[in-house]
Amino acid sequence: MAGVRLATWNVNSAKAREPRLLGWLDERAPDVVCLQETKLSDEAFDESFGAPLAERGYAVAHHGEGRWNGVALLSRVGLDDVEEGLPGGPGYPHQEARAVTATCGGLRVTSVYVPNGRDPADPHYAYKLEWLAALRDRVEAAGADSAVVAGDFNIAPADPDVYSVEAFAESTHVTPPEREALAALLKTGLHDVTRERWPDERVFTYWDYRGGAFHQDRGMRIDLVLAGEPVARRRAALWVDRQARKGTGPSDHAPVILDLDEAPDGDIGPVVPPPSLGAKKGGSRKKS
DNA sequence: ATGTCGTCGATCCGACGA
Repeated sequence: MAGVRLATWNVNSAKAREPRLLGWLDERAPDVVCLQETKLSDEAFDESFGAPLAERGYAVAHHGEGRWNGVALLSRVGLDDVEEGLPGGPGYPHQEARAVTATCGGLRVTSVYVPNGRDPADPHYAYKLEWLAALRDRVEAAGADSAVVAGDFNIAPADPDVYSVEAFAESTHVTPPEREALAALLKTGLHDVTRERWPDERVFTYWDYRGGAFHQDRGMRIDLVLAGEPVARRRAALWVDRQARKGTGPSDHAPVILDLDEAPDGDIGPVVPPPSLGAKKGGSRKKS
């Protein structure tokens, strides 16, 4: 598979973001996009975006419920074996539209919108932890190697991922159980590619609409791209598209964009190595 | 920055969720 640009973006209503979303796709030209909080039914999403996305070459897997939640995958490198939700996962009380998975360009991609949790004392918080455990089980069962799990995790993995530790005392997003649930997910073999790329930098993906938070960079890093080891090794570039958080009518989240180099052992047919590499050791083709 | 934003119900604002 050739190089792939993968992005994740919580759009906070696809309908409200329609002009910006389409403009952003044209500008950044991602091959695979994980969307969250589309806040549309499948029918409404198709009505608004079916034609413009098809025009741009994207296949679409939307999993929505209407007013709340809603996730989608857009891909122009193939979109197969779609799975909606987390099989056997928890509900609140019904299973919500918070995950959609498909195979795109040899990657098993899941777009996730992890429950917010609201407050550590709220039942929604327990639901959040259960949901994360179900996600972990799902990734483990499917195998992490080709996996990309990207989206709004509603968890800041570590203290540097929030603008102020004090401001989040007693709040969700930073509690040890949430971070442990994320750590358990990573332990299946996933890498936090943003932090690996920017180990010591201040990197946020979400800024509250209130109080000029964006311009003061009072944000959090809660939108994550987690990738299996073989995928993470292909990382060529990774950045937060802060441009998309500026201007009129932005989402409160910025997209995260990951560029992957061509897979070293692609399955796109016979690869004839240049003569200089013809005798490279370990070059035998693995079946897949 | 408890001065925002989006959604919906049944309006021309107030609730709720984030």
